[in-house]
Amino acid sequence: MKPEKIEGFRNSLLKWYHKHRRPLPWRMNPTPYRVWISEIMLQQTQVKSAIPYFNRFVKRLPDIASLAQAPVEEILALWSGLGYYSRARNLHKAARKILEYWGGIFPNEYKTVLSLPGIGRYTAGAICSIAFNQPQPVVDGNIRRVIVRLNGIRSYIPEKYFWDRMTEWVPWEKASEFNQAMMELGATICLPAQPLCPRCPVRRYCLAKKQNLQSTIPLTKPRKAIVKVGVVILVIRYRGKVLLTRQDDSFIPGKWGLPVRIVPSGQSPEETAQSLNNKLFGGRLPIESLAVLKHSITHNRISAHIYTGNATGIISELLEAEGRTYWANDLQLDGMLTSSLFRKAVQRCRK
DNA sequence: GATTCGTGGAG
DNA sequence: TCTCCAAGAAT
Repeated sequence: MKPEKIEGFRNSLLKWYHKHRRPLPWRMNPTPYRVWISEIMLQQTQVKSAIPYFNRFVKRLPDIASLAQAPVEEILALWSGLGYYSRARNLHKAARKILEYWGGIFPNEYKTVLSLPGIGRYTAGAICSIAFNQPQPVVDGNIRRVIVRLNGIRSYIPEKYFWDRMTEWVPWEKASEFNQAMMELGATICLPAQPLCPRCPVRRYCLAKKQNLQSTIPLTKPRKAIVKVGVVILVIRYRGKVLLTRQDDSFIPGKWGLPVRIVPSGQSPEETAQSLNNKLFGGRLPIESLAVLKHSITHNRISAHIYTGNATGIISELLEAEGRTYWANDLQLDGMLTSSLFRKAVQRCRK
């Protein structure tokens, strides 16, 4: 966009925003604390999903002090169902840090905000602009889509481009409203599919609209093909502990994992389970099919067939002599198992 | 820069 | 049922 057009663009956008913005709960009484909580909840999470969580959260934990002093279990319980649970743990860590270093007053310096756990470039900019009205740029999924359409960009461009545009465009006086307006436009008008161009307040600035390329911009990434994979996972217990093995070249992340084997094409999960049983226990450990879990890791779509069994003393000695296995207790499991698929499998067996 | 982390909405 | 993707951060 040419520099002389930026002012008109801002005015059209802000005027539209004042009239059409959604009355979201964090927009009334936008204290730094409420803006912070909302921005963390909204990371990779749709507004509609976050609303009931936000209301419940701020009702139970209305300020930094109550958040800092609450047990992390309670925070996780309030978060349960939202996903990305490290967000909840980082929220707790950050609250304690704010209480310790700044007496429970939310810091208003960008670099300080950025240093808090769970807060990256986007969220720091969002808090500083929305809560403190500082002219900090923000770039999220909505804004990327709006920018590539406005500028009619039909190729992949570096992330820096978006941040440079927002840095140019964000007004000194009305950063809070401008940033929210850009996101609101992407969320309600400049939709990924079938954007509502006739209702767009800035359509006259839009190159994609001018060239009728709204449906081909943004360029969709050439995603890796989805691969369907069947795996067999063993949950073997002995005296309350669970058998882990070293993960050498599994596509499942982590150094340690549950015994696992991919089901080769043409073989049934049952046969794979038996052959894994043969390898590990000489086929002498009775195992039982428990469940099938669905899970995705990047482009792999996994059907995990869970088998359970109880080891005997002799088998456990045999395995320990081999040195590539470990009996983990419940407390160790979470730390040792990187993959949530494995944690799900163990969790499922507790039921 | 590429991966991983969850869950649900919407077409 | 299947796919894409959502107010990203951490590594």
